[in-house]
Amino acid sequence: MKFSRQRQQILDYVKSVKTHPTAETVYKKVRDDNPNISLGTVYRNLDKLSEEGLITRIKIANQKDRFDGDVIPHSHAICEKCGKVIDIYTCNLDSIDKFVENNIQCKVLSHDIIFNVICPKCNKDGEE
Amino acid sequence: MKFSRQRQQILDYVKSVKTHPTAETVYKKVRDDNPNISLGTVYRNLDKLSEEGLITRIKIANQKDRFDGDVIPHSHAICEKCGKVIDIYTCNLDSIDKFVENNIQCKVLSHDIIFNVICPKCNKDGEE
DNA sequence: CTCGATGCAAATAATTTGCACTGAT
DNA sequence: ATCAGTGCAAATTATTTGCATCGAG
Repeated sequence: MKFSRQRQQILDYVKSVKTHPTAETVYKKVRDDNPNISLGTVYRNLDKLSEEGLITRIKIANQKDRFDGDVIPHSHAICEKCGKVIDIYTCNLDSIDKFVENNIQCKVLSHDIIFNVICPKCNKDGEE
Repeated sequence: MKFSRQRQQILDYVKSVKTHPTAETVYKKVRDDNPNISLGTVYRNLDKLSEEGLITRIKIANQKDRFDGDVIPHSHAICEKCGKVIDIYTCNLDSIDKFVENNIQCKVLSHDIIFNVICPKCNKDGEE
């Protein structure tokens, strides 16, 4: 894979943050360094980089896709109040895939799971 | 809630099938009985009926939403080859919500999980 | 040098919305 | 009679694509 200046900037940015940015956010941030970059290029690169396994795409139903520089397998929770995405590393769901395989006689390739939560901060705010 | 002719037709159709139709499919089917119904009305009613808990919305990342007349809590698998949606009734994930609550100190409201599978039929076809 | 990558703008896909009218309660 | 619901068309949102040009290997 060629590493154009744009591709490198996009990869560096996604790898440098823990905020799970959307394509639009990546675009705005990379534009600080490279004002000529186009949104189409950002989309094409985020596609390519996640296909190649250098970053992870987080697909959340009815929301913009987000991207994660962390490629270690893990799940995500999203706060329904503030929208923050929270990493969940310790929840191993492999056994559930096995269960489903036996249950519906299907080969399970993967699963997409998102936990809809209220984060500690928003929970506290709600109590006031 | 008022039950207009359109709302009743949409509800009846979704309740009558096990195919997890999209809004567009519902629109096409209901139009057989009521050629004047509009797509906007179908979207508005599917929204309303799922908010009211009379039907279930199935949110699949990067795909059209689907709707399920079955309101008993259950999960779904989607075949990556033929796109068929398969119901999974016996897989209880409540304990996982509890696990996540303890793990990230969040209140877990719900989760959205989709299993990406190859269904038995497509698996067989692939072997030929 | 070559072909994959880019910038730009237009296109697409799914869904939502404004508005005047209609019909269920 | 009222106001939620409707049909229609235009708007919106997120993303993708065509095309001429550019630049990394």
